[in-house]
Amino acid sequence: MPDVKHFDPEAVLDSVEELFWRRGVSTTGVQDIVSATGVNRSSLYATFGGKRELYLAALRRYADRRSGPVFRRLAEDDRGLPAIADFFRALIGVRCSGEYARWGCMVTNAHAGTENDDPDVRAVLHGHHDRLRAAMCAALERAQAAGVLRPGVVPGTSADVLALLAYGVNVRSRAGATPEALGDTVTAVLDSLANRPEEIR
Amino acid sequence: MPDVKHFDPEAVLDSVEELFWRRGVSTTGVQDIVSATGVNRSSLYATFGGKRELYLAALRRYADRRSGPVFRRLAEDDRGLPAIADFFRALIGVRCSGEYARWGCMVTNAHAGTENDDPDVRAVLHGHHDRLRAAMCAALERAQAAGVLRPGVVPGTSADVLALLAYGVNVRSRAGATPEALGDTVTAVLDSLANRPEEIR
DNA sequence: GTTATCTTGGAATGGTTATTCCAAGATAAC
DNA sequence: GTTATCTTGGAATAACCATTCCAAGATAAC
Repeated sequence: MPDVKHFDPEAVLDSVEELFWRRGVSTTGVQDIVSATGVNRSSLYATFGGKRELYLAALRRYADRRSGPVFRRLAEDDRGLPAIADFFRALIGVRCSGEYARWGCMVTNAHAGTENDDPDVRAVLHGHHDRLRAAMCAALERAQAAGVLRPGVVPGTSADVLALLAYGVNVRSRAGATPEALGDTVTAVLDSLANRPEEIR
Repeated sequence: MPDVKHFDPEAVLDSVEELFWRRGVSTTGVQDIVSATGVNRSSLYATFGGKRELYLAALRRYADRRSGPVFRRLAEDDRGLPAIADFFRALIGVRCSGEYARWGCMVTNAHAGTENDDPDVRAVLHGHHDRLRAAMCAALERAQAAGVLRPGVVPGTSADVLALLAYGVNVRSRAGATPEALGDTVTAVLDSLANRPEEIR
């Protein structure tokens, strides 16, 4: 007997994610979401809750659908160090081109903003970081097993280094750092991990 | 003939800096500043301009008075790598203790927030980054002159690595990273720069 | 003391915010 | 077709925002 929804919640979340991503949480109004999606306020509140829940859904969506596959690919890549190099190449490419350069990384932005005062947001950030670190660690362990890691390098510790480096890239790219400079920086760190740096590709 | 100001602008900026630092720019209202300082709205606007100018003054103050001396000390320290190790030890100590752990670094937060859409804010961030990088570079050049740097390490490139690492520390400390984990991470990077890692202290 | 000039307090302004409410519309089972 | 139940549109709410304005107060030169 009930009526059925007249819009696609997934499509709405697509727009919401982009809005919160590019404009931040406190500068994006519910009105902006109404205007961008064409969905009425009442429907938004009835379907998702409020602004807080919309942001949380958008952040989880961003982490799941954008970072998730990248992390999985990195963790499952057999090549080790070249996989990490590819990860950073792709990251820098995305962060330094087009409008993405101005928005930065939604997760890193949440880290540094007032968003992370919310325990639920913090839980998302925590999970995201754990997955990033685990993927780096897996790639480093493969590299170590292949014997290409410099003696004394501990995968777990270097995974932390590379994770922090990724946050640094995300932060600086928003301030206009060039892809060349960021690439050189990343290469320097990867070189310090490898037995024969020239083989990272 | 004119009347004289009934409050101390420097003391007001102290409060303003802390307010914007801990609560961010968009979640801090002019009313909050009026309440915290006891200074009337009209006086604030007449003395400083508006909210934007107040934030800019606070950010410049933060960069000048907090980061400035630390950078200068690092650049002038003759020891090289131990000076960098001290820099990070102090940074981690500050970022992981008390309420500073929740606020993070005002400059890094500005990097990742909507604040950096403002060209004047960006100029402050740019200057701050240049000074950080230059200080790191100076310390590395001293280390290289002393012959403690691993062959092949380029001071300029490693300065970029350490700067990004500092941003990473600032980002992750706000999410609850432990000082021990951050310390180990930093140590790993510094070890990779040194000829004889055990001598960094 | 008088006067010119600045500061100050507090109200007022005009806009925006997230959220709620309710009547009107749409749907699908009966 | 009728009816129960959900969705929808749009107005209404109430709080908050940065900023402006002006009369009242304070100051220091004369």
